[in-house]
Amino acid sequence: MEGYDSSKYEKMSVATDLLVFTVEDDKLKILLVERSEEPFKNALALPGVFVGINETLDEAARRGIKEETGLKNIYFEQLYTFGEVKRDPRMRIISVAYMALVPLKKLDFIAGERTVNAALYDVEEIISSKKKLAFDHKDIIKYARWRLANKVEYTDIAFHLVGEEFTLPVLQKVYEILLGKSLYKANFRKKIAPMIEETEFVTSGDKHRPSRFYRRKKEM
Amino acid sequence: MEGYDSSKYEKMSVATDLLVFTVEDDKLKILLVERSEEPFKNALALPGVFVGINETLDEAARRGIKEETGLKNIYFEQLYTFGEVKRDPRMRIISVAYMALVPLKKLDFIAGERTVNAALYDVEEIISSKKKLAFDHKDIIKYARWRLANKVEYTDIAFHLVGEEFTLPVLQKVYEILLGKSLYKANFRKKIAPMIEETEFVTSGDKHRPSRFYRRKKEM
DNA sequence: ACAATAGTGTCTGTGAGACAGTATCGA
DNA sequence: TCGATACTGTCTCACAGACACTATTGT
Repeated sequence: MEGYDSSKYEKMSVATDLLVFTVEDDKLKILLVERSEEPFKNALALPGVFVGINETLDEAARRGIKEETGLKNIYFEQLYTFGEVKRDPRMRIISVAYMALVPLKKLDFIAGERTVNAALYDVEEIISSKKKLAFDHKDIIKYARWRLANKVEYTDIAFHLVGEEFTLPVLQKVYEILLGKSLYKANFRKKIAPMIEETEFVTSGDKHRPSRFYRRKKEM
Repeated sequence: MEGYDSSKYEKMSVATDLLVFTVEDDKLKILLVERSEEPFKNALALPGVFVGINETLDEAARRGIKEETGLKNIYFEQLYTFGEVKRDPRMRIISVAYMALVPLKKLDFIAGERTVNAALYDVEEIISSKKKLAFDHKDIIKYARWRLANKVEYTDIAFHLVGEEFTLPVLQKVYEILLGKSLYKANFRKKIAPMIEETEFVTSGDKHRPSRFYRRKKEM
């Protein structure tokens, strides 16, 4: 900042765009809204909020997630900041993208109480479809999709897409969806064994062997 | 953005803070400037520039790097965006941090022509020292340091800290500095063998066996 | 010959990949 | 008993870690 008079540089709007991911019907889904106004009227868009002058970026993201999903304590992280000049044809907006991961159960729980036009869309379909999304939102989704596939390999993010207690077949499916390939049961279980602990519960009602529920082991 | 009137949200200044890293004297160094004005007068700070209204974030970062180092074509990537409300006591500034990696040779080359108060500082010393840096810049450096250590394990960033042609002992040293631990020669060489190709040149003048120069293999 | 650093061969343990097998439910 | 899915044992192979060895320069 040395040598610059900040007043010579115009200020700009800063927003957070929110990428709320979940898994539904064995597919990775993302929460999108249909725009009711120009520009990009009727196109699908990421939900987003402007950052208040007395609000941190994380706070804005948390507020936006709360407004869109009703949920307060879900996992989210900053993804990337997009600053193309003409992202928004109306004016200069810097967009700090945040990625949130939430188990479907939690979204269902509140879905009934809300009357927004937000809905879940298949991420692969959105990405490969020719249909245009608002602004640069398709690029943002592509980038997030790529990051998810990467991070699942060396972090625990996948756990945020299942509930507190989960069976291993379900968790494996989440890994497979994020990675985009199928895994061998035995190997998968060996790999995550150190990260989980048994519960006393098992599934029931299925016409096959029950599956045990596990939970994440608290790290020491 | 649905349902929000952007005019209700105040605009803010957006800046890029630049973390220019290099390796000197077998230590990881970063380019810092001494502030000549309040706030934080005389404290060390990251160089930075405000983002122009018709300038993308990447362009602003590139411009800042050019201004500080004179260099145009060096590797850089967006690191993270910091948006605490009181980062800057004067006003609200969103800072998009960029990380640049440059071989010392290139910095030396232009150092003479310039008369800025920028200089290289030992990163570990800055991090562990009690001395305060301007704004939240120490936190930013800590985060970048952590990311570097991570990324060196699964990407090629280390190559950006050596020149076009380099010997393996030198490259290994860079890896060791970034990782913060020493490596076994033989293992290191096996690991990077697929990424490099021999040149016809070797070192000379040292009172021991010469070392061959390599260059990065162009990927197929 | 010696000091010093460059560079290699090879043993071992760990962990991912692949596959075949066993276990337990409902019907 | 059978269909279906849950779960396990074990072989193989690639690769990282560890270490000992050989190679080539200047003095």
